[in-house]
Amino acid sequence: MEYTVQKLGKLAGISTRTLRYYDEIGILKPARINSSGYRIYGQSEVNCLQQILFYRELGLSLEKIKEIMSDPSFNGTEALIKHREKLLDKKKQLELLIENVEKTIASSEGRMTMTDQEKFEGLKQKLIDDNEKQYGKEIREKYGEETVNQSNIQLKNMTQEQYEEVTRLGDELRAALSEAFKTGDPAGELAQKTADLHKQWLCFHWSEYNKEAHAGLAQMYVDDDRFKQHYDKDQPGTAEFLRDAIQIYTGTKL
Amino acid sequence: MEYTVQKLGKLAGISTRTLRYYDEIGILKPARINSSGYRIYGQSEVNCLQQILFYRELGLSLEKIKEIMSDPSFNGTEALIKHREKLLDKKKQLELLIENVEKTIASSEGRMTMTDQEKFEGLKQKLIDDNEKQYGKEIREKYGEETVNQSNIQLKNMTQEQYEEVTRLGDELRAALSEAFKTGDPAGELAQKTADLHKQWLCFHWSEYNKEAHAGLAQMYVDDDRFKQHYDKDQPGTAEFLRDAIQIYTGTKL
DNA sequence: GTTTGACATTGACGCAGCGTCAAGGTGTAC
DNA sequence: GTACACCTTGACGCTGCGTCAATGTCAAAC
Repeated sequence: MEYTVQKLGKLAGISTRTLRYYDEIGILKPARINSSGYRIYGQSEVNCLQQILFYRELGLSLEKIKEIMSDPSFNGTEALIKHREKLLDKKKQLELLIENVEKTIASSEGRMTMTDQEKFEGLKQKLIDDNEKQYGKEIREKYGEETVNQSNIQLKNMTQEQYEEVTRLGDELRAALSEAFKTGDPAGELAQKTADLHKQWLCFHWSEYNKEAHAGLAQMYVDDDRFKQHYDKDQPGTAEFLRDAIQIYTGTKL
Repeated sequence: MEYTVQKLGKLAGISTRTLRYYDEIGILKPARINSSGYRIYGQSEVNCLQQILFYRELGLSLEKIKEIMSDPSFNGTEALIKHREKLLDKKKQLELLIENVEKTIASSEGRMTMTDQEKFEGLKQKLIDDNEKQYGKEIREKYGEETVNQSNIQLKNMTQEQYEEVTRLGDELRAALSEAFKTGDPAGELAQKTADLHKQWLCFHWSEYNKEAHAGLAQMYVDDDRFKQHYDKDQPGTAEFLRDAIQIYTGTKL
């Protein structure tokens, strides 16, 4: 069976312009040119076009497709088997994305909440490997033991850099709090700097900051025994001190 | 949680350039600009970006995404439900494509054959509806009864125009054959024109034409009872006449 | 025989969606 | 202080075609 541009275009679902372009860049030349200059495609060109479209579907550039297919060691069947695998990967990712959309629907209806990280699941391409194999592992090896990970803080929201920044900020906060406590003055410069650091640290975990919530959290550090024990561990009275400093910082007394 | 360009980029798996571009075309503006001119994104921008990427995944242009999302009647949840459906469609198409690749593998190993039409299954996007609902139905209503459809001719290879052309050619062939038969001369002008028409008709079904095969087919018209009955239906002896004409035309006597 | 209409051809320009420099300001860590 | 990683705004370039425009071809219809 022989095809003109339009016939082949309709068969394959592409435009004649696309076929002209493929001829131009030398990725798919017609079998022959007839006496009137028309492009005539044959059976092998049909098969070649199919391969090209397979690769295109996988997102490869035409340049690379050309390179691959003109490689003398190119093995059609082998390539197809690889295609199949890649397509199965793509299917998995699509299923992830569908799951994501379903979660987002549930979240928009208030039936559940999503971390920012979860919101982009299935939208990133290859990062899934890197993220989970390399990144995820390293992170867990480095920081896996920290108790803060077991708290209600949603660290999954963060990229590695953010994680490092927030832990650094946490260290700074602890040091500043310890020093400030020694001054005994919750209104003093050091204590107010501590309160500011606490706010910064908090902003990593809260989508919206407001003074009332900040002061409320500070009060909870005193009321909730788990928090109180944590802050008072080295220097008893620290939880109250931090609360006072924050109440002064925010200008909010409950 | 607040994000700078790079942090948001890493979260969503896109480049900072992309975020700048989205700002430039007004599809995703940062929540605010800090004192140094840095773009700062907030929670609602994260959600908005997610929506944008959902739409982008479906292949919409940024222009249309902007249009849709800035529409005051835009309903997020409703859009998500539509997203889900489209993604399921996409998944179906992907499964089709995978099936196609598997078939192609089988075909390359000689375990089966594929029509040209089948080779592009799953690569065309929306045509599946149109083709099967409209086109396929009409065709079948028009030509469904023709016995030629039940023969070994792979009509599925053709687009509608090709189908029409080949049936027209078939009509022409039958008429010419009938007239030529009346002359009684297989070497005559009419008979030779008939043989030529037969060749043309044949070229729609064979990927490669050669005289020997043509003559062989002509012989089969006489030897195979099904074909003989078909051609001799109106004028007995037509099958032999056509064979003789073709043998003269091709210069091949078996 | 010519005219119509659907096909084909080769340019050429344009567009989306960024990638990729360049030249410079910012901010924090050692 | 200085190194370094981040941010900014241009500006140019690239891919993969869409979309004219101007022109030639061919089968069918008048």
